[in-house]
Amino acid sequence: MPASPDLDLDLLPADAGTDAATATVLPEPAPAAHLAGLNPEQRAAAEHDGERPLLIIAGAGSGKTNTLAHRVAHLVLSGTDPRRILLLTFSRRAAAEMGRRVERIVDRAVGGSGAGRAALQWSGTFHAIGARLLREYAETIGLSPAFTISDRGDAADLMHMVRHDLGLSEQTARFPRKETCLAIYSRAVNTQAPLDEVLRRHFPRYAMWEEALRTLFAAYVEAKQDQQVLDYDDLLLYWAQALGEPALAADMGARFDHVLVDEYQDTNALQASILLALKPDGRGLTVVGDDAQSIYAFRGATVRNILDFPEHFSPPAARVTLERNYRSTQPILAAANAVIAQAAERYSKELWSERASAEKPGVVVVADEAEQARYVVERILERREAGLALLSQAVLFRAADHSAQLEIELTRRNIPFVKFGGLKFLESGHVKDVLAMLRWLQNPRDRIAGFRALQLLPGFGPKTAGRMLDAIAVATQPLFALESFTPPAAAEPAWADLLALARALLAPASSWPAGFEQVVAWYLPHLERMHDDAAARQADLQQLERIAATYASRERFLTELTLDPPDASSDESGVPLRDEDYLILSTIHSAKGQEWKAVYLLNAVDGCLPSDLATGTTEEIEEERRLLYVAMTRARDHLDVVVPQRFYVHQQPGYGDRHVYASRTRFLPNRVMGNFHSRAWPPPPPVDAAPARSALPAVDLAAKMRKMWR
DNA sequence: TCAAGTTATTTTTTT
DNA sequence: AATAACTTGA
Repeated sequence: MPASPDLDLDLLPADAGTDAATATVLPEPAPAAHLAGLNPEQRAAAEHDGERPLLIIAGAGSGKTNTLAHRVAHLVLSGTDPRRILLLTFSRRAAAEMGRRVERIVDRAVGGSGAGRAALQWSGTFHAIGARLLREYAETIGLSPAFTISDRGDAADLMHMVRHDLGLSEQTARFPRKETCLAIYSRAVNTQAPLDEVLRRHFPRYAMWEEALRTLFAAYVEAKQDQQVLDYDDLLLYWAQALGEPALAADMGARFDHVLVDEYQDTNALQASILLALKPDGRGLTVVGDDAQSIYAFRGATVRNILDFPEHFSPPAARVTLERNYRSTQPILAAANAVIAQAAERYSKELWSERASAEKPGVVVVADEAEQARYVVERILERREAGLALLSQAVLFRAADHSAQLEIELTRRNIPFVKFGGLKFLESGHVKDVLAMLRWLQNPRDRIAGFRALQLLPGFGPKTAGRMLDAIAVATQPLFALESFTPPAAAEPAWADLLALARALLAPASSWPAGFEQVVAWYLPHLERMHDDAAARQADLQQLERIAATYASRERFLTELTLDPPDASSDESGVPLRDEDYLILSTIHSAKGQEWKAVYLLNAVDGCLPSDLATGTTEEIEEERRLLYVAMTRARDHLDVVVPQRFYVHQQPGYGDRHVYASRTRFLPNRVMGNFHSRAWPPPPPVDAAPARSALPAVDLAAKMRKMWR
């Protein structure tokens, strides 16, 4: 690696990177066959030697995944041991997709021998890789190798328990709820910021609780350690702390010749510290991202990670910018560029495309959400008639519940769909109930699971459940403790059923997934007692049963579900088969990295996008703008932005539903509207279309009403 | 004393 | 819709 004469070039805004990258590529020999499909910038990224760290600024649709996959494949084909490549992705889906692509490229290059199969053993999210490494190094860092990972709900329940034990529940003023406590804790951990600063900046209304929260968090950390439980944040935190030990850092870092990170704009301070500890000199380090697509600041991500990356190293990281978009038509791109050009901060690149089209993206004004659902369904069917499969169309929205009306309409019209994001499947009460019982019977000393499971019995409240769990904690055999426990009189009938279930599942001979069915059978009467909509909830349990049956054992099911939960739900007709055609509904967040030929964006209205809940600070509003940009750039050929004018507001203080009028999102001001084809739907009817009513008989309704009370 | 029922409050996006 | 604070009832 020669000392870098282009150092100051690299410190310029990223557009300088294109020149630098192009320049390095110009006097180039014939490329390797497996890289022949790449453009010069992409090839430069794929072939970069790795002596110097590499930053790839990759605009939406610029072939980012493809480039990264080619880089990995190129490394493997140039002799790097695939087991010594670490690929950190943002989601499990992205990791799987990357794995498939690398495999395909490698296989094609070596003549389809299946050699690609061996590629990428270390590919996954920061959290998943962290979990794997921590388990491996558990002994060294004083963790039990059998630690369990608690999901958000479990973590919140534990927080609740600790809070209760500390007596913080009996405060005069309002203490933050358990989810909020966890959110505050999580933010402090992930941004590595002091508590008072986190409170001041993001939770000002709870600033008065700083001391109490500090005590709570200390107790929460102890409780997790007592139970050998790690939450999501711990997977990063323990990993980062382990890397703080130079010997461990050297050992872990030496396992990997190359570390590649996708979606780097959405990583947080903790993740950046992990990366820099693994590869302090940046050798073999590649990060890919797009500052214009940073949409996870709410979870502690900071765009500074990607902006500051080059200067972390000496010499600074090489930079390649991908600005050519292969995805969208030129009019769609022009509209997206116009939207992002309004951003307060200037972004470094302007995407361009050679895909000409006469069709501008549409902005469609409809009366309300019901009309919006009808419009979208009409258009989807129209396009399917024209040969566009449902699978190449998607409906995107800001928040998961925005699609409720559409889901009803789709079900009514028998259109199959799968919904991504915001999924409450594992978070819905009934699913959590069943899983709690299953987990408790798997490990009767699991207080969180037991606490929830026991309170399903009528007559069992927090106190009785606590006493039961105390009895199990000191017993040699959990089953003995259960059998010798005297429940409150009110719980007698339910208690016998529970004992029968416990005997069946605590037995060594308990089989899988039969055990799951037994728990559901036990639960159904309780479900019906507690919920009016038992039938719908039972359908969820059947789906969970199908999922459970795909796991080899109860242990595997319970441990793997936390890090690898099912990430999609569908209408009650069940999960569509793999070869069936179905429509995708997705939150914008979950749509990251994906593309469809036709995209429909719902509720492009102030209050929904930007969300009313995210208009507190300029940064929040800017992030919402980038969300719109991300949504728009998912579209290849057709883009419809729908603007319902009226919203029905439910469950407002006072009686009855009101409606409010909404206006087009502030991110589509008049000066960008030239990039759109704006229209109303349905088209206004002809004026002379007064319906003829004279044929109907007259009815005195008023008289009927009066008669009702006499 | 504890469970169950009632009322007010909160409500996004995800590993 | 779910949670937390509060009230009632056994």
